[in-house]
Amino acid sequence: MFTVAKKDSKTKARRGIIRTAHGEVHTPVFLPIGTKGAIKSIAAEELKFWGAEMILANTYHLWQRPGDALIAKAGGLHNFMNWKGAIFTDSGGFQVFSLGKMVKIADAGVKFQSDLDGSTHILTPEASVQIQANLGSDIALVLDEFPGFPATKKQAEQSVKRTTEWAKRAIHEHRKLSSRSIPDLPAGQSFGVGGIRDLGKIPAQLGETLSGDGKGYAAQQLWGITQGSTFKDLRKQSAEEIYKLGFAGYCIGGVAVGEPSEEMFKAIENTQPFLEEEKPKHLLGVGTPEQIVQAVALGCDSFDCVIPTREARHGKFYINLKPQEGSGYFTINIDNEKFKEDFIPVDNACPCYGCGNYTRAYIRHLFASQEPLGIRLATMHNLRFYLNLMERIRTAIDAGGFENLSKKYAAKKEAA
RNA sequence: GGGCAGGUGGCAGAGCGGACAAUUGCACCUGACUGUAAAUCAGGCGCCCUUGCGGCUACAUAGGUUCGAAUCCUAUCCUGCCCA
Repeated sequence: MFTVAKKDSKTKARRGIIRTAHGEVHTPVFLPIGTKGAIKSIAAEELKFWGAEMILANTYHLWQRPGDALIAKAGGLHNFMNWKGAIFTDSGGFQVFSLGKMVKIADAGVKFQSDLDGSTHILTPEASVQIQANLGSDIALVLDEFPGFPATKKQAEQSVKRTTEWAKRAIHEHRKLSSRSIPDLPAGQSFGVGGIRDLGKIPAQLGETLSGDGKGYAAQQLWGITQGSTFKDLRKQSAEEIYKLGFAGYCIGGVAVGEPSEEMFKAIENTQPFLEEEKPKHLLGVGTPEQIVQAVALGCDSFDCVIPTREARHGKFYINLKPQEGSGYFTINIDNEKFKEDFIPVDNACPCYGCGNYTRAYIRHLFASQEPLGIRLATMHNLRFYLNLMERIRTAIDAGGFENLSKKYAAKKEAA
């Protein structure tokens, strides 16, 4: 399911390939976020065209609407949203954290008050796995729980304990589902080549089951999540506990929740060494370009973050510095007055649609006028910036120049 | 010509003797967003400065009453509606 293709000699950075039923995912990789089954303002085909190989969608949101049963009827989330690449689904664990007081946590699971209609729902580790099976994602995550920052040791201990218990229950449920009969295979379609058959070659590994996606069935991987907040011993403990359960991949969670960046990197360093070397490691919810580069250096293989898409909607554009300007990148807020009569592209070296066709002045006007096109152009631009960043990272690792690249992104530049 | 209502910061529109440099919305300026309750949120928005329970100038214009006026009185100008 995952192979390491090349290791950097000076850092823990590496190239790898995650094999899924929906194609190979070349790491280090960035997953654009499509929480509700859509990358806001972007069509799936566009994203694929730009080279994205895997996206992230959210169990909680899709469960609430339109419901996983409906998505299963549609032939799985890939089919429903016409995304040909791989899908990584978050378990709903983050909503336990972000929805705050609308949520009650108990050992059994999490009680949510729906943000849609106020009704009460209970999400358990088992339900999360079931929903993700219905969604048919390629990679499913276990339900986890974590405190914000700062957290007391007691809270962090509780979170580690609960996350491990929930991980065991998720695995148990995932195994049960893997042995069920597969219903509703669309007429005229067969098991995908490389799906079921591949399963035979892969040791009956924990965390792999069958999943429907309407175009053939293949293994859905279940990945574990580690917690531990800012406590070194708890990070290690959580990593070891989750590692022992034997997942197809691992997520480092509970980071970028308000802690200083250095704390996050410490958490990675206190976690990564205790996870299986030959398994993919995902850093949940991270981050800025420089954080991603640094995390790659610490052995992280995949990332997801709302930054490029959300900030795009808020008018922030990411721009690489030109070689003659130094290295790294900077950002601009397109709504700034100084761009009012700036009749040049956001970045004339950028291959994105907006940079090829429109000026800063025009895009600023679109934002000022609340024309949806502005948001769309910004989202396209930032996603391409992030995808390009990952491409550069991969190329650099291949060429043995990763350390050099990582220095370039040591910090965000304050230019304009 | 007569009657009535009204003129407040870029706009709309509160306030109707002191706690008003003046509620609020819009516009405008700036910032923040990290497994998306987020096309959201926060701050600023008369001028000056050593940024302070600071100074100055302001609620159509000019006077007046008052310890004190955007708020009361008088006149003037202007706007809207109604009657001739």
